[in-house]
Amino acid sequence: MCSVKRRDDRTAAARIRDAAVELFGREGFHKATVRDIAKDAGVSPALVLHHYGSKSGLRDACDEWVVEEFARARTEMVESGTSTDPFAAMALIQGEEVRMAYLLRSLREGTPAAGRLFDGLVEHSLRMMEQGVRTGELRPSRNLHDQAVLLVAWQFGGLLLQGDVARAFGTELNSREMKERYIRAVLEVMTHGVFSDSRYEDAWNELEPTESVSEGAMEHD
Amino acid sequence: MCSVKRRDDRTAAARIRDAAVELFGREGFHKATVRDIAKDAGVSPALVLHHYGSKSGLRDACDEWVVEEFARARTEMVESGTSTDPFAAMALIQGEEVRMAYLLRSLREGTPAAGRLFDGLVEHSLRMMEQGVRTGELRPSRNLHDQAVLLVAWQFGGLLLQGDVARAFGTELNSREMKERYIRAVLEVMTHGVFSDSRYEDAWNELEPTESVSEGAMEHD
DNA sequence: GTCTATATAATGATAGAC
DNA sequence: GTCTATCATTATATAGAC
Repeated sequence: MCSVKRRDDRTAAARIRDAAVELFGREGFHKATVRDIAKDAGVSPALVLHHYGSKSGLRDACDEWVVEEFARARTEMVESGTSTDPFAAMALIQGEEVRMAYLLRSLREGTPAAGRLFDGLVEHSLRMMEQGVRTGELRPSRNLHDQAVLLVAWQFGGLLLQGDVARAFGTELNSREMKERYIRAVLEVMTHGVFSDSRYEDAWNELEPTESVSEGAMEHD
Repeated sequence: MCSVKRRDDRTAAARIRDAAVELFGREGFHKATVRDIAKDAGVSPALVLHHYGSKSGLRDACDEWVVEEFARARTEMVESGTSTDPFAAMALIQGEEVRMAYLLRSLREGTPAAGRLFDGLVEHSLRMMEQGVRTGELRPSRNLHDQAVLLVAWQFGGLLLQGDVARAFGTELNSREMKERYIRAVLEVMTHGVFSDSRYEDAWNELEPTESVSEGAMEHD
């Protein structure tokens, strides 16, 4: 806003992609127009199509870019110090607000790229949880893979609905109080569960008559 | 498809609304066009706008209708046999596939109506959970209200991401196997939690230095 | 109440100069 | 590579007849 034309190392194509990631994330694919993206990138609408062929092509480029960035962050995390906290996996996608917004929007819109991210995070969480079980920090599960899927879905669900959570809490979105109360609630449930007697344990046994999965069924490619 | 013109008790306005609920839910607000809605309702596009003023007005009418229907179902459930299972609250919004699709789409698109539904379900769940605690089926929580918010968000999150869950499970969406495995995973986490030692209990105590909430803070209107 | 036009506006995409 | 037109399509919304 301070100056229309500012020094920028990025090529026009990169500026367009970055502007698109931000606008797609904030407004959604449909509402974000090629004109708006061009304006934010400081180029003409025609150049957007020239570089990416079509609006759809631009989205594909954004998908690829964001997926790559997340994969890079995940690799870095694994190679550096490793935590076995199943929620630490979420830390790697926090912080980068713009990419995060893009990811959440993609998840809402159900794009293939979001699916790949989801799958990747499940795999990553599963590996960390396996290690957590080995070190004794986590309870062994009858099906660790399914549990990883569930936890990732819940974490993303909480992120997708954070506006509703904030409102129900009566706090500002992303305020310190909201985060604290959310973490407290998560911690409590994840430590104790919510059921107090063996009634649901019985229900469980009824559901699982014969087969016993110990290490997590990995039959999906 | 079997016959273009069929006997139908509903007024044209009602047919339009029903068609809109279905199309908004299936395609989203943007992608579902007035023309398509009119076609499905068996009327002209102009009549749609005549009755509801604008496409937005039509959405408002759909919101009101769907919210009303869910409220009615919830009231019926409370007045009949009452379960204290915190997940039984979700049962009342299952089954009605079309309205459910509309609700999930509204949640994805972040409409105010979805927010009202969310809040209503939190209140309802909280009441059931309070009863569950009294009867001893549920563990007492340090903040039952926040826990209710979390559980509703997670349940909705799982619903929102059921496509990803099915894929990660390697099952068909809505297949019997998928539902069973999902329920098993939920039951396990909700019964035992996932953490095995007191490390996170300590983290909890650090987070909560002085205040102690026992019955759930209800400071939100 | 319901229809057949039609107005109006916005959008993705193209052509062709520089 | 980048721009200025411009096209073609599609959308919501309106006017006015029946």
